[in-house]
Amino acid sequence: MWLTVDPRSSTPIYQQVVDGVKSAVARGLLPPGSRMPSVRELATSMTLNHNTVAKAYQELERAHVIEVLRGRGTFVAAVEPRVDREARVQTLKEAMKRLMVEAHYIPLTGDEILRLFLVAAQEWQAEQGGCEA
Amino acid sequence: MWLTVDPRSSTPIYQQVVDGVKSAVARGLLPPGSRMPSVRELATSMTLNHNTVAKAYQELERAHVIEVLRGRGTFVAAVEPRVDREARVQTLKEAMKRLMVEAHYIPLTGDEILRLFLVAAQEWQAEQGGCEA
DNA sequence: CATGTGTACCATATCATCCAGTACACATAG
DNA sequence: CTATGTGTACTGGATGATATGGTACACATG
Repeated sequence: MWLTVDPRSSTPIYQQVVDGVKSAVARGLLPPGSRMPSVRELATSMTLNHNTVAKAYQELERAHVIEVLRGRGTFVAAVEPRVDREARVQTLKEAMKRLMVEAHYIPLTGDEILRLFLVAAQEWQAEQGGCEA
Repeated sequence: MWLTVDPRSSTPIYQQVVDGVKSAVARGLLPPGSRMPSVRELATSMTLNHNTVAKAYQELERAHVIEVLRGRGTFVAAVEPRVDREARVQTLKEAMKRLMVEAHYIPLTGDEILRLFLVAAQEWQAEQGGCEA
């Protein structure tokens, strides 16, 4: 399955669903245009409440990861640049700086941080299902 | 001030204090051995409850960012490698991969991600107060 | 029509967070 | 000794997020 949820985790279940779907889509496991399982279907298969899954789907729609067609179902949306691209780049850069703080306490040097980042990028690339971008 | 807290943020106040102190220490604004403001002092200056600040201090002590001396005060600890170093490196790498997912939705190419990371590292370096590591 | 969609409610329970107040054990200065 | 300033440990209460269960509605389709 392309989604796993840990009910004992401190991160909310609906957030785990959001992250899991985002990751699966980014890896090509759920190609654009493909059909998502229905709210109740995913809820019963994961032993969750349909409201919890619905909340995750709503957040995924706000993030333009999926598209909802009333009465028909939800589908994986195509990734396309948005108007707030520059702001999101800035947010990502801030997140990177937060990682620098964490790295400081391991501790890692600047070179080691960069090297680790390259390894992470390489592994991330390898975990892709060999699917086109 | 080396600490700012946004009460309207979704991230808990005590967590913001933890992150703020971590960042300030990593930047050299609070050098190792220097005295931290007391729980009640920081609480009144930030218009917080002393229990909230105390919770942040306890978390910072668990993370070995500060050292607590009963009845004397809290002081900034020296950064030294720990036994769980490898596990923390792994955690950091996982966090980096999560950033790759976010970057996918901007969208950014692999080269752009790396370039942004280098810029973030450079800016982080520049924001250091010119203090020794 | 029946069925399967997403969605909107209601109510309830649990947990984290935050604040307020009080109190205790400790170290230090007077 | 007392007084003060530390961190810490309680209690209690308020608030919000989270998660569940149940019901119901509007929509699209066969």
